[in-house]
Amino acid sequence: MTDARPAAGSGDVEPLDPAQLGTYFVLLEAVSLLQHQVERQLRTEGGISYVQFEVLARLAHTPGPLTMTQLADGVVYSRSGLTYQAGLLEKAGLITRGPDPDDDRATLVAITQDGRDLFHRVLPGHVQVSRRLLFDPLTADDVRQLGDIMARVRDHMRARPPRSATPRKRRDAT
Amino acid sequence: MTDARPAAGSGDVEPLDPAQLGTYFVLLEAVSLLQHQVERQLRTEGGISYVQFEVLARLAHTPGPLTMTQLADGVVYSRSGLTYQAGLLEKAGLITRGPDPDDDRATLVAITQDGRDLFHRVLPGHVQVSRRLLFDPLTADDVRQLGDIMARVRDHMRARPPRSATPRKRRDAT
DNA sequence: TATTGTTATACTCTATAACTATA
DNA sequence: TATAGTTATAGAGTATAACAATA
Repeated sequence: MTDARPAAGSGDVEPLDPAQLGTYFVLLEAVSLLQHQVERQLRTEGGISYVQFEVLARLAHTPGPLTMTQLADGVVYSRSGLTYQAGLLEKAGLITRGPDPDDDRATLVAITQDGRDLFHRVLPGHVQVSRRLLFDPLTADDVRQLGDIMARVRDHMRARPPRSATPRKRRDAT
Repeated sequence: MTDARPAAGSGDVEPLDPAQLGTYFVLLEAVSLLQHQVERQLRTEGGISYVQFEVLARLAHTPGPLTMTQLADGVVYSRSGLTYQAGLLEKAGLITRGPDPDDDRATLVAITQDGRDLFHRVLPGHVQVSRRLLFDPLTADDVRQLGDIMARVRDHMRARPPRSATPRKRRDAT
């Protein structure tokens, strides 16, 4: 709750039709419920947040190490936010950070054996929660359709440039 | 990153099949991207967070006022978290809190005209963002299916008791 | 005794801007 | 000049537990 300026050029926008509106709200609501439970499970069983789980998952499923920027874009994070999380994970011994031989500016992040162990220790409970909450009420067909639909949405959104780096200069935003 | 106990009774869990796993991750990823953009729009145009928007939306679409607990359950929040948010919204003049004639313990929350105004001022931009990011790549059929699927998931999750109140006593969780 | 709501507290997370170093 | 990453900072959000009042 900060300023509240007049809505930037939103004079006449076609409203969403009822189907769209309903879909929109139920999607966010359901995912919110899911996220809460997932967070709880990860915290309880592994002492990590979902973001940290995501970082570990990404590193565990990648042949080699990743740079901070690659990781930040993947996880949808600001770079400084990832630096913070990477600091925690490194301190916990779950990842390591080292120099990139190809680019002296970059930092390569790799998962440690402890990181892999934790990931695999937490995964079954994670799977259980998602199955119980998300997949139980769905048919195999639903799952396919849902995956297909969200993949298209994801690709559509990813088509726009990521925002891991803050724009250097902002054009005068009058 | 706190304790990290042994995973509670997760010895052998059937893994998710590839379709499920893919659906799961792409769902969370896409929604995460969407949430980020929505947050940004609401913050920029209305100076409110998505949670605050949700509270206003709920109150705007309800005939009468709601109690704090009803609101907390709807928004998937802890009660103390809602108290905090309600404090902000009240200070901003967007809602009011008053006694409940039927139950002297309860607090009734109502939206003010300023609250309605803000809600409707922010809504068009909100609709624009969700259309551009979520609905553009989808057919009308996709939207129906997605809504139908997520409604089933939501109802399934809502069937379990909400956790707005912290359980008083926890049974010895050996 | 259970429930509603608030408060106090402590902590996690996140983004912004400034900065260093390399390309 | 642009990019990779870190740091400092400052604020927002969240949950837990303890508490008071009512059912």
